[in-house]
Amino acid sequence: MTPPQPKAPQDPEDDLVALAYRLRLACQQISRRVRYEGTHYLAPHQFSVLARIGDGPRTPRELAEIERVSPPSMTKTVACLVDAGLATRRPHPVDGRQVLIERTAEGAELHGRIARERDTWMMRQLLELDDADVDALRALTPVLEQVAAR
Amino acid sequence: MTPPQPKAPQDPEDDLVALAYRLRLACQQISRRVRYEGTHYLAPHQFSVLARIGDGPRTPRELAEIERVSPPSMTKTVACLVDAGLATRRPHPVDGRQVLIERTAEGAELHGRIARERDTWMMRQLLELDDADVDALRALTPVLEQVAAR
DNA sequence: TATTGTTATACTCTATAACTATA
DNA sequence: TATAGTTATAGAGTATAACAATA
Repeated sequence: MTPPQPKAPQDPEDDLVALAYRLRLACQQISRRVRYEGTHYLAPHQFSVLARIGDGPRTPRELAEIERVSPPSMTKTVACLVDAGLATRRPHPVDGRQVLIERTAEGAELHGRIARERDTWMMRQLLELDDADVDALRALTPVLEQVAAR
Repeated sequence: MTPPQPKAPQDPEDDLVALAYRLRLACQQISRRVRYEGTHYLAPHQFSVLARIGDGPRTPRELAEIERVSPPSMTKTVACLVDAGLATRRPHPVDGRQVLIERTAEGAELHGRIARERDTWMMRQLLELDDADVDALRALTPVLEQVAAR
């Protein structure tokens, strides 16, 4: 791995650059590893939409913006989920142009199963740590969530 | 988001399940956000290979296994990098069947530029935090790295 | 006239199977 | 005979452009 070009040996900013680098890589590696758990059930982008419509119904356009893909791509992804019985289309109550995508009970069940597999992996890792480290992680997770919310 | 099915209200394991869930999601969201930085230069899988051969030359087969793609896919990805002048092919010194993929100076430069953009984003987030939180993160990053190494 | 969603079409990344060269 | 790498071909996922329906 290429270290992030230190600017001056004792510059306190370097410490922060190094921390940013290591923290970024650790998050990316954990995320990547987690993704392998439960991936065989569903393609990542389909899982992502399935998770999103768990909050409530969304229009294809909203989903395309959230997932940062084009509307035609989202049309296809939604069609896959609908064909698989994991989501349904419903007409918008006031705007005839729009469609609402909802999660079916089957979709919720599958989402839960995949999420549980990922949580299980993560929990196995936590169980390997010292209690003090787990406590520290517990205290720090809100900070990570704050960073993640940007 | 679906919370991870609590088993019993006061079970201390629930706490750990909840922590696993929140930590997993935070890492995934940070990783996802970081990925948007510098992505326009290179496709994610190409960047990933470019980073990997920064450690030293690798054969296509090794790269395919590390990236968990098929050998033909890696052949194409490597061909793209070579065509772009970011990597080169070199015959294996002792095994005439194998090829070594090396990063060029241009490849190293581009990798450094993308990595720097991602680090910059992460550092901007750190600068928004309280000093105490940064110190806590500094103490905890090795723990996250330990988890990431599984 | 603007917006939502879809269809048409093409490009990229992926995989499996088959082929070539070397061990 | 087994292995490394590539080529051939096909299947997803993505994008832009064009179209239909509705506001």
